Amino acid sequence: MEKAWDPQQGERYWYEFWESQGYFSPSGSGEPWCIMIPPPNVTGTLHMGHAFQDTLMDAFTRWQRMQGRRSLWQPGTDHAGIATQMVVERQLDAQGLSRHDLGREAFIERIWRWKEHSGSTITRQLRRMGASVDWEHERFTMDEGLSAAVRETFVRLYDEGLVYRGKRLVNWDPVLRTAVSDLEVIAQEEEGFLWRIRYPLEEGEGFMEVATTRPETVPGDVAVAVHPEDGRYRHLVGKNLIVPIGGRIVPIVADEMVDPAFGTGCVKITPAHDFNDWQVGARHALEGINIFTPDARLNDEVPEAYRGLDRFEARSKIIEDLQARGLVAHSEKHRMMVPRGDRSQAVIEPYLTDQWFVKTAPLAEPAIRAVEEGRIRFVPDHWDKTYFEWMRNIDDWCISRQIWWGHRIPAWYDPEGNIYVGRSEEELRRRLSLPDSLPLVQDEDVLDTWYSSALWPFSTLGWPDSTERLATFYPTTVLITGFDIIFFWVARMIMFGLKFMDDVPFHEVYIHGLVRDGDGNKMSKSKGNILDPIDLIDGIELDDLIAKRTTGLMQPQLAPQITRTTRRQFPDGIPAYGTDALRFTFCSLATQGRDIRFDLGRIQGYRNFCNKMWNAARFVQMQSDQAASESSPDEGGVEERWIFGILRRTEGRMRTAFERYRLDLAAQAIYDCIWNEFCDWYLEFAKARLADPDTPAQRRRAILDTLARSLEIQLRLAHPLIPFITEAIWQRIAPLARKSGRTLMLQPWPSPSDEPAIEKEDGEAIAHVDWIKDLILAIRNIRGELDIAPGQKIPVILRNAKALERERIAGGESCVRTLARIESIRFDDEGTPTPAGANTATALLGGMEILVPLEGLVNKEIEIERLDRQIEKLSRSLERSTAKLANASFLDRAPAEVVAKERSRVSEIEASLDSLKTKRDALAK
RNA sequence: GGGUGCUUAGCUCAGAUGGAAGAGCGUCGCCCUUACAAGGCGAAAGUCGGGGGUUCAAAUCCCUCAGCACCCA
Repeated sequence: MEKAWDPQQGERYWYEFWESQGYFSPSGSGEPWCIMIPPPNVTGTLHMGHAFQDTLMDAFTRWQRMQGRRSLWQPGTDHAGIATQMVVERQLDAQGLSRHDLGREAFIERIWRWKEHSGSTITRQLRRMGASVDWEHERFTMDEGLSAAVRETFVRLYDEGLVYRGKRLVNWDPVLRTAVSDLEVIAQEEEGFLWRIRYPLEEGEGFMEVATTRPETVPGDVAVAVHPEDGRYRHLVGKNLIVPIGGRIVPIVADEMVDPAFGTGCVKITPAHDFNDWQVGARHALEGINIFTPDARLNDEVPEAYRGLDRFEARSKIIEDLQARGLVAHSEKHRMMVPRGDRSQAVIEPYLTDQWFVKTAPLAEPAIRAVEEGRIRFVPDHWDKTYFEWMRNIDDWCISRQIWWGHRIPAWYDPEGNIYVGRSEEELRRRLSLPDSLPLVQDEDVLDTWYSSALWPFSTLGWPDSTERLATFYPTTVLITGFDIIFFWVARMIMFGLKFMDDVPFHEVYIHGLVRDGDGNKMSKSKGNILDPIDLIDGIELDDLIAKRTTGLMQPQLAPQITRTTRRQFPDGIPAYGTDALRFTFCSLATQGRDIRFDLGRIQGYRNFCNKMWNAARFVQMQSDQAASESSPDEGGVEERWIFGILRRTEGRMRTAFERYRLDLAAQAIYDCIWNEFCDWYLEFAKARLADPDTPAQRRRAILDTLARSLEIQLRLAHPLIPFITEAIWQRIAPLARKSGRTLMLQPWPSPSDEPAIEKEDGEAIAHVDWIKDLILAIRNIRGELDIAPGQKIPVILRNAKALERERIAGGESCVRTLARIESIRFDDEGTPTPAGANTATALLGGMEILVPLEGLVNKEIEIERLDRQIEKLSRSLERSTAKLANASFLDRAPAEVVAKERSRVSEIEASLDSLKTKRDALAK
């Protein structure tokens, strides 16, 4: 084997091997297991969140596949309507063109070309991550099959009255000039102003002061509202006011919605431009007046002086004019929530337009029940509260978008404006026997991307056709996703799955945290703190990283700040860590929390772990090279039984962890096993045995055999998390462990029931080796504390050793001698007894004393201090335990074994203290 | 305003069903001992956010306060 594992080469090689052999396709006759990839944007790139999520999905998929389940990880991408269209429009813009210059068909053609060009980026990156997805069945939301599913569901929902078209207030993005859904609007606190504007009373003298943050909508006012209980204004309700811009006469109405404590307690009502006002308008039979154009300029409904002004220009001009007329009573700074489009960042306007909606209430009801009844389970389970909270307050879903890239709404209009919804124009004409002479025009709008994503769990499997894949893999097993899209995606899949498949789309939803940078900040291009997972795998120079983070910024003035931060966080750039190290890091970070901080210390540690594993394998292979490994190995000794017991325990810990979606615990278990048990102890025991000329040939063979077999089991245990390096090692080690097969990824994941080596955990062997380890640790502790040079071998005297302990030492002397660097072991009762007051360092192991003569080694002051520390520690424990035993109700109520344990603890501590104090006093003389 | 989380060693985090606090990284000391210096050996380090309660026993269950984060309006 090479001196070090080369991830760059090895990972490519093994991935191509797996893929070309078709190992990623579902196979076998086991119970089906299926997971859907949350489809990323087809023209996007893989970010840390994807890489994290894909690692988790891959680990679970590989684990299930190795356990013999017929496993499908379904890959694909979505068309990301608005995002993708924006990118291509920006490209056009650079050439001084708009999409309207090209026309709809040519523009869409152009987006398809862009998709072909950039669409492979994300799938290439997925391959680098080692994703074992079924590439042969990769899907795209705009594929013909998936588009057919979109049309089919739309028609069915329409026929049932669950899809409707209506003129309603929607969230309007005036930059993109399209409606967006509630979820695509991000409300954030911003600095603004609160003005008090005087509205003159129609009759008589006087004004009402109306507080508003949006004076530009004054021309659209149709009323002023006060709280019905508000004594200040009660006498005015029913009278009229003159709107100070435009001069419309409007009534004063009383409505509960008004908060009397806010502003002046008088609220202007503009139903066409505010969601609350819309409801007030409805309650008081007030018609809304739209005063905006689609790009949020003032339209012809307002006085001529303001027409064509942008909404913010209009705001300034209106305030200016009102001030000039003495109608602005007051203005103050005011922090308020401003809604912005998550794509365009434009301030969103409530805007009155014709849109298509999904009526959600009837769909939500069964979706809520599915979770209540446990047919779908959230992990961690508290996420169901978030889900319920949203589902029980759900609004109708606006699904039409005024863009061109997406699934065109399958609705047609005749010249009279009648609506026909169908799978195609031909189907409609045929079904409804419409004459050819009747001209039909298809709706211009397309559907929200999430509409097609909501069908993903069954549309990718072939629906509406009844395919074998659909029958096999629906409902899918688990969905793995971030909490940020519970509403966007998870809830909608559940609703549509139940509606069209009459069954849940998945049984479990594992919600993972969000990856943040080392300082806990969300990673985003605009913050300049993004990391490309591929750069962690392949490494990147500092200058390249800075360039990557500072090019194409929306706010170029942030570049110097980003450069500084990047230099601070990555002074030397990023070394190449390899995919396995990155994957193992992600798994370790997959705790139950919501935030996951990514820092390089972690990945470096796990890169080292991979290296450790590689070198352990090298050692195993080098040993085996020396002695041609014959078959029929012997039983092996206690260390052999011990390491298999450790493997058994690790298998159990990992299995439980996988079952509970706790990859952090799975990672910890295998790390602990490989490094802290196998490498630190078993390999060292093996070395000592093999170096001992007294070790019989049979035992040697057993050791060599155990090295290979136990390593091979660990490779299988670890493979779901770190597939590349385990495969590379397995290919070399498997023959030594008498295993054959073309790939590790299709080997069975170890299970006690069909793996004789780990069938049971040998408790006796574990107790035995634990004792030997403690003995070695105790001696090492003395060596370390007393600064005895590692090269210096020391004599050890054991006093009060029991028969079992003597036996254990006799059996493992070569191990103890080598690992503790001992020159000789002598029992106190052999030859000259060592006096109690001798100049020795002492450690206790149960009732046995371990003595190291100090002559010529160190001064005894250090040993005295060391003993004092131990005495103090033990005394504290003794106090606590005796206090406990002095408590009558403890003796009375605590379980007998707890009391017994406490008693034996006390007697042990007392004995230890006694012996340590004697030693200490003797030394101090 | 409504909801959901979080607070454990210097840092990042584990601690199913309550019985004497763990890991990784970092820190300190000693070592190139032929698998590995991306390493080995040893060590130090926490009144588990504050207060109260339940219990023989609380990091763990309940209440309360404080701080932080996120979601919805």
